[in-house]
Amino acid sequence: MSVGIRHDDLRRRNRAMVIAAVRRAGQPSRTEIAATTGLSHSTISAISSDLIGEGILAESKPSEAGSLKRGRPQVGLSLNPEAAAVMTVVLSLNFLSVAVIDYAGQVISEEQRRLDTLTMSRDALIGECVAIVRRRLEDPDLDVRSVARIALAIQGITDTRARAMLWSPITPHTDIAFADILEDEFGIPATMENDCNMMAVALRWRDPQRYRDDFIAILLSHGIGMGLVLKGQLFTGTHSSGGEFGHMIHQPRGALCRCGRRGCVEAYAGNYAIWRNARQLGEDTKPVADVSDADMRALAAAARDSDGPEREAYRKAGEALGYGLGSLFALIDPAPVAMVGVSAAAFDLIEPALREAIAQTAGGQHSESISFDTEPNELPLIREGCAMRALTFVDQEIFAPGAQAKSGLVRKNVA
Amino acid sequence: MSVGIRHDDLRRRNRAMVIAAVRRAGQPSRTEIAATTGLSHSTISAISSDLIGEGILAESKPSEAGSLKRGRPQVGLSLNPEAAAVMTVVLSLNFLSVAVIDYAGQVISEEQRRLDTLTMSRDALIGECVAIVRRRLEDPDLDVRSVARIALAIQGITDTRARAMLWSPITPHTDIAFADILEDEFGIPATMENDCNMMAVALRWRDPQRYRDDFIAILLSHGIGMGLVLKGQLFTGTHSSGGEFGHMIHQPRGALCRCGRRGCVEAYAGNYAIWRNARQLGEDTKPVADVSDADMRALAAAARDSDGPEREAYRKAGEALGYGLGSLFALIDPAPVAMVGVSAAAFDLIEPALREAIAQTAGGQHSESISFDTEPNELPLIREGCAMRALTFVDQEIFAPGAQAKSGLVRKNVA
DNA sequence: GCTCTTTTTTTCGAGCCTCGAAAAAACACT
DNA sequence: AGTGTTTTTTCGAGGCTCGAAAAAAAGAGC
Repeated sequence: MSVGIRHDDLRRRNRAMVIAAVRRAGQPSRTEIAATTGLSHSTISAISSDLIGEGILAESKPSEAGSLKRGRPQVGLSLNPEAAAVMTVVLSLNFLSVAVIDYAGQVISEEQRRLDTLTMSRDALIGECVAIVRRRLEDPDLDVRSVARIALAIQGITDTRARAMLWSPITPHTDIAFADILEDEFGIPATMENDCNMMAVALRWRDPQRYRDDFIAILLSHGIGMGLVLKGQLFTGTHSSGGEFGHMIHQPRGALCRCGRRGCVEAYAGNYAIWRNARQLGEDTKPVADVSDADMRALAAAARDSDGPEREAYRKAGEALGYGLGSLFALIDPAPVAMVGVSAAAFDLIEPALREAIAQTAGGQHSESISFDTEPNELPLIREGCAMRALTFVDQEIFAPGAQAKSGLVRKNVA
Repeated sequence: MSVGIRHDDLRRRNRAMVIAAVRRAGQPSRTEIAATTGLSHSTISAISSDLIGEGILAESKPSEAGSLKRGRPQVGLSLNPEAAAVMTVVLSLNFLSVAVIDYAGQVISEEQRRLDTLTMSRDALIGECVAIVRRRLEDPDLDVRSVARIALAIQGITDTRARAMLWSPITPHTDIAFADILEDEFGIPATMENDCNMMAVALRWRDPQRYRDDFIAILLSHGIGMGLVLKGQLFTGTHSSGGEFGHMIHQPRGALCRCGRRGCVEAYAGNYAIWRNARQLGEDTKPVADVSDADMRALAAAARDSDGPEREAYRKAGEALGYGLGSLFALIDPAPVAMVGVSAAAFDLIEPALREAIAQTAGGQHSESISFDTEPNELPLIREGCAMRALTFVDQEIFAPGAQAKSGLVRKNVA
């Protein structure tokens, strides 16, 4: 049962609101913040004065030299980069990438590493993650104590509480509580996020115009993933990260999927599926472990070149994605879509069949109004999403804490 | 951008919280309310004193005679039935049903009527609805001015703003703004809801134990509908009522659906589809307009009797529902399901194939843990859901109004 | 029947918070 | 230098919730 609003919640929430407004707008004046939040000037003045005193916000110089307006010039408020830092850890197939990001969102330091995730032991995988985080934390240039939050992202399924990876295609091991492991190791709050959800978060920050309240990010990679934002909120399953678009059933008793089941969308549209169809290997053929990006680009080139099995493979991928989206749209109504990942670069080959399929579905009623955007490179998106997720946490939980947490961390940053 | 919390919002929200607590608990004492809302005893005391003064709540006698506890006995707070009334209008195939319900949720008066919705003109359909509402409002036993809200429910698609029916299988006409029409006619705020969503709302009130945060209500009737509650919230599409489970694609290029497309779940599991398969009419056969409940029961009896085409028809229905649910569960994770409607009485025939299909899907991982409940009679559920929806509106918007609305209606009820 | 104990509810002052109005600040324009 | 404009701060008023204490309303014990 939802809980009443206490008197102290009021300040807490409005503090969070002000911080959020600054993070969104960059350098808003107090007047602007008052306008967007609907709070009075006096309130904003009081809160921002607090926040500046605590070192969370800073006044920035009049910014635009070209402020030819009369009257007292606005003073921009900005996030104090030194107020805190966060760390992002992105774990993908054979690749581990870490970055430290300051409170204003700038990358301070980063490190990347190839590893053989598919064959590593559970402990080795965990060990690599812990080690790379430790190296970044021990970087002499960095004030360790200022790292307030770690966000991990991984391909696969995570739990709703954002504590653990439940299953991932990049490793045979399951149920690894990465968040707890890192928290125990470093004493820094951590969360474990799904990669596609982070893509969606990042898109929302990158282009709030297009990706505002309702949109879909689909990862077209070895597997098919989805991040979904509905009514301005990241959509997750009730127990897991959910949104397993790639494992909706396209064709009952159909092609063999990497997950061991049959007829999933992914079994037609994942890289391995496109590759399998392009090679005319038959739908029962066991999915290959990996197809290199170069191979996929060659496949796309061949498909563009002539109307052979490669083109047909992309057509099948488009059809599966189209019917899948159609079913999804039946549930949530159509929304803008961002196609991310290697195969997004081949979206020209996918789109015709996709649109044709979607037009056969209930969600396709306004199929022409459904717009697609492509972004071939998923990694930067995932990293950005993690960073924003971690920073938002700091904004809300550390700099606008509930009563119980109020004493500790904030004080430290004041000093 | 989400808006800051004003000082006056505080009282408003906490008032709403107290009313909600009373509506949920029935006759809670002030102490109980303090416990569930997390607010202090003083606050609850102040708010409930206000609410009693305004005639919204009433103190009820010590209730349980068997209160053998020491100490000052608790005073139960209950909703004052006379504080307001609401009206529900349920429009289904060939049937119109209206009820007036007091603030405590008891039915005061009702009226039902058969009509030929499929062949009626647009104006006649609207006219019937307006007329039946007028008759109830003019009932001499009823204080008209006390009806504070009308909730309509209809089979089909409504818009998110709950103003209009966009499309419905019960009439060839589309885009009828029932909510606006009734508001203009009677000056009473009205909303237009989807029937299956109201079923879900009702289930939540009926059995909050089982149907709490995440569950699915599926209507197995001539068509297939769904109401979905996720994270305690009714799930709707971004533009429409959404949740068109029946029109997810089960089989690309498959059986002809009532909606004109092919391969929808409904085209295998709707009454007309079961009937069509039982008669071995072929998947291209145009769906019949209606199958009587008696015919469906006869079909089910025949299927139970011998392993003929009837049983196979139910098997196909189960398979379509299973794969559909599997795809849904891939997105939202498994949740308890309530099967409602005539064919829910034949769920024994549907369940085996359904479970088998669901086990083939990603969502079926824990297929044994997915539990089904059946309820053959949808109408009472829909009515109940409408009533609760309307009453909740009164609770929130009228008895705990935002600043702008505060003057009017509340005062009236004070007097 | 009276007092003690227990539990619920109300009362009261303190402490915050937001708000509106007015004042102060900071600049452009003339 | 003075005036006008816009932003920001200040200040007192009014509300709200909270904790502590008081009041109320029983049952328990003698």
